[in-house]
Amino acid sequence: MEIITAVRGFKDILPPETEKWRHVEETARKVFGAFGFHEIRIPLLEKTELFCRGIGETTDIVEKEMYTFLDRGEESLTLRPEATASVIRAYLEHAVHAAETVTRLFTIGPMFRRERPQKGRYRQFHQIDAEILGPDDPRTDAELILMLIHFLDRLGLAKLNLEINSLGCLECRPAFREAVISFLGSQAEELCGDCRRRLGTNPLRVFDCKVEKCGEIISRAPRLNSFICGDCRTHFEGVQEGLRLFGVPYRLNDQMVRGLDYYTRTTFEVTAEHLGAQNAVVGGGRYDHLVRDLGGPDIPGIGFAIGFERLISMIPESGEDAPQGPLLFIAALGEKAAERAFILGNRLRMNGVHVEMDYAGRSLKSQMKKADRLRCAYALILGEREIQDNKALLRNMRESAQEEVCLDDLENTIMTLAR
RNA sequence: GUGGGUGUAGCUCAAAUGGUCAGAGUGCCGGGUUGUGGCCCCGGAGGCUGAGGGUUCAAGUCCCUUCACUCACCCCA
Repeated sequence: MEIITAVRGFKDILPPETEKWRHVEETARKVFGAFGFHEIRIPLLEKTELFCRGIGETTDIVEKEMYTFLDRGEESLTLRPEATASVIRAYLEHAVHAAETVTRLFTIGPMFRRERPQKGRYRQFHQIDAEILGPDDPRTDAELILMLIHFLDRLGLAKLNLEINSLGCLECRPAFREAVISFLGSQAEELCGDCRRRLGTNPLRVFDCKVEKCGEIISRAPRLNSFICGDCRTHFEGVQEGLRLFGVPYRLNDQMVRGLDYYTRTTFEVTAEHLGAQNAVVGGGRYDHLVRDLGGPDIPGIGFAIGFERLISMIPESGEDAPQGPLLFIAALGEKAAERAFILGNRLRMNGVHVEMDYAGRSLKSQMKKADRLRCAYALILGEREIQDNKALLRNMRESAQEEVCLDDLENTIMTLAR
């Protein structure tokens, strides 16, 4: 009979990989906590409508990448493709905005998008998501980015590029957009097929086309810089000033367009080399009208999403790759000894000591070999002879030295070692 | 959705032009003094060579189909 395999694009994360995951999560909790963020846990499933309104009907995500189904043939539900919409839904549903003016939330969990898998891209992938709702002061933007960069630093990540841009606001962006459309429309024949299509769907996206000829054309296209309004310009300068204050290196990229419709003003991206084609590790930006678009008051917000898998793949292999082994292996010889080992070992475990044992009744040699393979610090040899003398042999595996210990205070002896 | 690449033991990989080709290393289990690990030596288990069909006296090796994985496009974390 054939075994059942995981669904395409859905990955198992096995030990010791899970240790890395935990390390990243713990670092995030620590760093984000210091910046005043609290964790929120939100459902994986939402009403489809939430994402249509939140992310934008014409985005690729909504148009073709969502896992959507009818629940009992009645209500359309969708596995979340991103977290921001859900966070805001919860924020509004629980009227958090009524209780406080600034809300900082983060969440870590799986997202689902039905794309063709490739390096760094999976159908179930994980994001670390942080959102600040309430303030629109540029220092908020800078602070969020600062936290992000600090977090990446703490993980020992190098060779990362931070790029920032401002997309303008509802006042100034439309004019820019129109200018781009008419400019590109005038030479549509020169553009690649994809870009001709983009012209109708998301014209700004032509800016990051990889085809050479498109790049040439776009380099002559109008720039947001000449359309951006005074407020947006001031805001963006404020963000940069904040980053400079902390010496955060960044690169201005006025061709950076993000894929979600809701972004306004500040957008940013962290990319890394050697990640393959999917080189974006973090994407984020300001969304000053998303809360309103989802039916709430006009509260501005900003946030980012870190691609967990992409992040993990860059974490340097830690020097001490050999993780700490168990403190003790109990090698028992004979039925009576096995019984004592069973009791002692589990008592120690309940005291928080990592103990390993083997009930298969193997030879001492094979049990010692096991202790060694597991990298146990100590081995306790418990045989008929020892039990008779009310003793056991405690062997220090690293120093290859052993001593007799009395069975009566064995537990205390081991507990001492544990400290 | 569209292209390219790859599919042989748990893992990493060998098997010239189709003909003892089903192997190695590693891992796992056991043994090498009577109750003591690491190094070394020996042995064992484990593969219907992704699946199905075809060509041939003969197919991991050629052809077709299919599935899976993978990389890239699209798009994004």
